[in-house]
Amino acid sequence: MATQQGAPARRVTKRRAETRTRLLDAALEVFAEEGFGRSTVEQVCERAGYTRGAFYSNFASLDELFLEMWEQRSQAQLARMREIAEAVVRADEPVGTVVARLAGALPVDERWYRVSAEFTLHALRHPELRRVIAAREEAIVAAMVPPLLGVLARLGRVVPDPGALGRALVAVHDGTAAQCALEPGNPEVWRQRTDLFVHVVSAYSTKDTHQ
Amino acid sequence: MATQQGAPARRVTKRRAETRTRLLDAALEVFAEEGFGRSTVEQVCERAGYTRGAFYSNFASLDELFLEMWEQRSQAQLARMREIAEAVVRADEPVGTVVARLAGALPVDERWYRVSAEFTLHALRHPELRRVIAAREEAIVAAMVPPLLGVLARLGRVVPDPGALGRALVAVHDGTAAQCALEPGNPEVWRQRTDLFVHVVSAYSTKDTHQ
DNA sequence: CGTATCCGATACAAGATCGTATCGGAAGGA
DNA sequence: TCCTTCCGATACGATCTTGTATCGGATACG
Repeated sequence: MATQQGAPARRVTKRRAETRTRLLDAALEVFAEEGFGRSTVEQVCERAGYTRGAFYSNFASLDELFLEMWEQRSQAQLARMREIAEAVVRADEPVGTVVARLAGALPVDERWYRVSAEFTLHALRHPELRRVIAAREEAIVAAMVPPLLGVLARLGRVVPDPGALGRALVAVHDGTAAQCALEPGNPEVWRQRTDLFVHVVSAYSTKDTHQ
Repeated sequence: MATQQGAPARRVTKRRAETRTRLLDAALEVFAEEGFGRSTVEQVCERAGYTRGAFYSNFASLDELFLEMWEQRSQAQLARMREIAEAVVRADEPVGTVVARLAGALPVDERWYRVSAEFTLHALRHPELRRVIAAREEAIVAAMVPPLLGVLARLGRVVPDPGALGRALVAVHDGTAAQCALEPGNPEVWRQRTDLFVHVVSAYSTKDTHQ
């Protein structure tokens, strides 16, 4: 992680940092509205209140900006999920409630959904990015499944194949996120999403007879 | 459905029809490789073996071409799904097998996955297209759920909320399709996809005690 | 306060992309 | 075969986008 090789470690001015973050923030908005493919350097700069000079002084290309923005947001989101998971694990409630709380708390910001879905597609076209995506899925599973196992254990349930449960939850999350994004105003869709989570968790765990 | 209003019903020459389909086919490939956002009229024409003149003689814009291409492919895919569903419904096998057969037969062409995912994003940015997407989801549910209900009934299972099951299956399909696309060579992922389908169908149906 | 360094604005050239207007040849009917 | 209609190739101007090179003001530091 430390300092990169090559670049003589230019020390980061306050001004520069501010510029970077404003560009990164603007990028999220622009990409969400226009789609990454149709976005231009100019649009991002305009939204951030800079000109292209600032951009090229900070990033080599839109692709690079996209990657960095995605990684920052992913990490922030993951941190939030960890918090939630750990908070939930401390509570002492029935399976349905726990899972519902967990699912309900999962971030489903439409802007972020759009951008992350687009990034997945982007990664599909750039093989060197696939493992970035895979690593993220693994991180999510690693953050969510252990706490979940804990809660389930306390409720007398065992999960024979935690890995499968993890992947299933990710799939359900992605699939239902699309449905929610398409009908933002419809609470029914959100309820069904939670139900599906509960069903899946139940299906992948069984009553522990050895308890 | 008959003839459109406005356009004086230009009769469609063979040559013209051929040109259209070749453009449509080329579009699928180009969009899959480049992403819709980064695709250009020129690229599509080149791939199809035409120049831009042919394109503008047949379509008003890339958006229009995209919509038409998507609708054609969607319809073809839906027809295939209907066939499969009806074939499966005639068989007489346990739940797991039936669902597995159904899931295994679901088309998960990577090219199509990319393009349809991109179309969903596209629709998200163009509200007038949302109902097109919604209609497709309804059509899929309408095609798949009734036969499934039939099989389940014969096996002594009832589905309290068929609508919820339908949406759940669509979500699972979309979510797992992404995972499969990301790891095309990994059969494990496909197995887990099937498992998830089976689990969901089981979870949304119960033993019929009145039989 | 003076100065060296940094950063982002501006100007510029090259190339891409679009949509239209025009034209010659192909297709189809008498 | 002739002739009318249709279709797609070509040429063109306008606009957009990119990346680089340069410059003046801002910033940090002694």
